[in-house]
Amino acid sequence: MTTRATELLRVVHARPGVTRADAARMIGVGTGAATELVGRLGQAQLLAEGPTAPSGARGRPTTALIPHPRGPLIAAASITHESWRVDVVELGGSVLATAGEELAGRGGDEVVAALGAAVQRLRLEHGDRIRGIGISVPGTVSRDLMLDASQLGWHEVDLAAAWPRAETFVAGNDATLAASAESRRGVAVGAAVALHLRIEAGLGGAVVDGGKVLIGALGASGEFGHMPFGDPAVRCPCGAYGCWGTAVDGSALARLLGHAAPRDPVSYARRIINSPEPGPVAATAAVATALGRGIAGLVNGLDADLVTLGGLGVDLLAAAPERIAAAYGAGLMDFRRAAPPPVLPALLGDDGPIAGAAEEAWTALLTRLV
Amino acid sequence: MTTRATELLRVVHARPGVTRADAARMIGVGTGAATELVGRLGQAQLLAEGPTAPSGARGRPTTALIPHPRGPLIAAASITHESWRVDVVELGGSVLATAGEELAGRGGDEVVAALGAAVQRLRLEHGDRIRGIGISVPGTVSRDLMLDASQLGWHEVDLAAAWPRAETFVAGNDATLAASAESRRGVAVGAAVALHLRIEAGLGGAVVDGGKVLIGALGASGEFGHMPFGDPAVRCPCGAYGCWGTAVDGSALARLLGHAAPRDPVSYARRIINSPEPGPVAATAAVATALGRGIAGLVNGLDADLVTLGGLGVDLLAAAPERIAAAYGAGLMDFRRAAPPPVLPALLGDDGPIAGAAEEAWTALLTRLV
DNA sequence: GACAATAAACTCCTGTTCCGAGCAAAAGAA
DNA sequence: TTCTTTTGCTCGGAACAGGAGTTTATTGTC
Repeated sequence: MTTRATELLRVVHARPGVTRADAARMIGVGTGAATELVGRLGQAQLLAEGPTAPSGARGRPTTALIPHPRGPLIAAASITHESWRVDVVELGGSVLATAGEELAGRGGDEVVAALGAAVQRLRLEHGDRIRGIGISVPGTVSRDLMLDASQLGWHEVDLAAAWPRAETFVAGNDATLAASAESRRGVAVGAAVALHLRIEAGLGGAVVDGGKVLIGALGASGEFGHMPFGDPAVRCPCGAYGCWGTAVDGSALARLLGHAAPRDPVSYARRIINSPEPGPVAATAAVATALGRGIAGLVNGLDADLVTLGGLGVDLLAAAPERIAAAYGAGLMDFRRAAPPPVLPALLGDDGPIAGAAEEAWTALLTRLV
Repeated sequence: MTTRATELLRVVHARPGVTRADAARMIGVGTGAATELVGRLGQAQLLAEGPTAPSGARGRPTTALIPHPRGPLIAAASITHESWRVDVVELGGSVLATAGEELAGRGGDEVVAALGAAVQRLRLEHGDRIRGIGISVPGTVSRDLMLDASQLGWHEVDLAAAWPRAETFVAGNDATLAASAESRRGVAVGAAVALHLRIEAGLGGAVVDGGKVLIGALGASGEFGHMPFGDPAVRCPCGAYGCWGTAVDGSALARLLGHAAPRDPVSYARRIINSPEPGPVAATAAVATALGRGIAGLVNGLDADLVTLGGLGVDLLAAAPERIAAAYGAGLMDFRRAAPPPVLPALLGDDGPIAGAAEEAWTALLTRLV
């Protein structure tokens, strides 16, 4: 049941500071309804009105719609392979406070407990204004909020322990959430179907269709690194052969260069990609070609109109743009070659996952605020 | 703005003949609201009430909710490579009338005109009850309803000419619409993410996420046949190399058997697949392996919980189930192997596309009926 | 056959939301 | 100042949704 009030909150969340008159036009109500709506949402401590910069145009000046100073907040958390962090985020996406620390080798349950303690402290500071939480994790999350992060060696970690009685609780894969953020506050705003790919230790990603991220049946959508675009002779740690991920990540570079498997594949890969030596340049070119070819296949199959690259994808795009473009163009279906969907570096960088956690938590909360 | 009335209509459409009491429980209203809703929708000639079979349980008997005998209808049309057809479909999916004929080599505009004339005749017969149209086509449809069907040699055919001033007009690819139908009235009912694949002359398909078909940015989603799961040495008519479609359709069988490219690849392929000779059996096995491997890749990437096969996929599944299963299992990521998403033949068969056209047209119309 | 038990439909009333018409207010332009 | 333009405010009516209590139609039991 989408009510006008929810629509207005969504508009203000998408563009905080929007003028009241513009917002009314966007949701298609008259000035009478706008007065009633803004009044009601102000009473409910959800919206406030602020001054606008003089527009210079004729007519009665309008006000800017901003989050209420005592309005609801959400906690956005991110766990990476080396640290965790929690932000307190208001309507519109601004961060009011933050906390975090290094993982320091601790186990999953310990880290979730530490994160939960930080959320409790922030809730005390903000007087129960924090109404929900979104968590980004480097792994897959089942519908009952159990986390599996093979990269960290964590299995069956109960994320719900971070805030057991939260009114709104969402959690998701970091690549999935980065895609969400990129589609709402990054370069993919307005794309009909955005494909986001993130190369770190492995290749993950997500599809955002009409602003909605596809999470899949088990919350494990976007594992494009395990589509068989690669060499069928190479065995992937996942058990299958020919996975695309094995052709574009650090392990692929090491294999091409005859190096042993690197301890930290991400910084190893970044070093190789940015190296001017002929060996690394050739290996980087091979990886860029595999990346471009796979992107073309995904664009063909999913009909995306925009592709964003995160993580090492940004480095590859900077180091070998023509290799990626050539393989991408060659792999597209005929009718797409005239206007290939752009392949762009993600705008939000390392903040993508936590920003996406905030977006998804806000989206979930907004449907409940009436 | 989803109102209770629309929700109720959707419930009745999904399960015509549902009892009034059950429907009220499904949409979460009390008996008072149900009385008011059913009364209002009856007045508007959208719903009628019919008798129910005695349940044998205690209590006042309830009535069955059925489409109103003078209620709105939609026209569902399908154009295939050999014929066209129009059905008149009421709420709930029952077909009231039908018309159609062979293409007989006519061009796209002629066929659309003939189809439009049939729709006009049906509208006269049904006294303007027909409120919208859905059309399934063997090609891609742009947002402004221009059809491109390279298989038929049709380009820039204006589908809107079939009914220029239709209140509701939807059109889509046959594989996409078959997926929609399969997810609403076929084996994929209830699947969170259903992947539908249809092999005919080429391989197409669609993803249905939470009951919604992904149509893509240009209406060309689901061209999974052009993902590079195949042999990189084989050139696809689309211009790219290694397309999966070239590894699983009739042309693949012909190549494996050393035959010339067949005139009618669909019936050729069906003959080979069902042949008991050793050569065809081996070729079929190779194609089944390529199919299973690709399905696994798509399931990995999209996290589907159900896969349905249509067209020649049904024949392949019948002829070489163990080959498909073996390649499918081998290609899945470790954590999926314990409970692989089932791969099933589509239930609706050749009626899938037209049934999907009806579903999509009804979905579009229902949001307008209030 | 009378009566209890049960499930569902009906009536009536109230509160919320939404919208439009007309009016008032705050700015720039003449 | 006065006019024009844009926006906000007030008020009344309509549609919708929901709840409490009542009535109705059926099955089960004595």
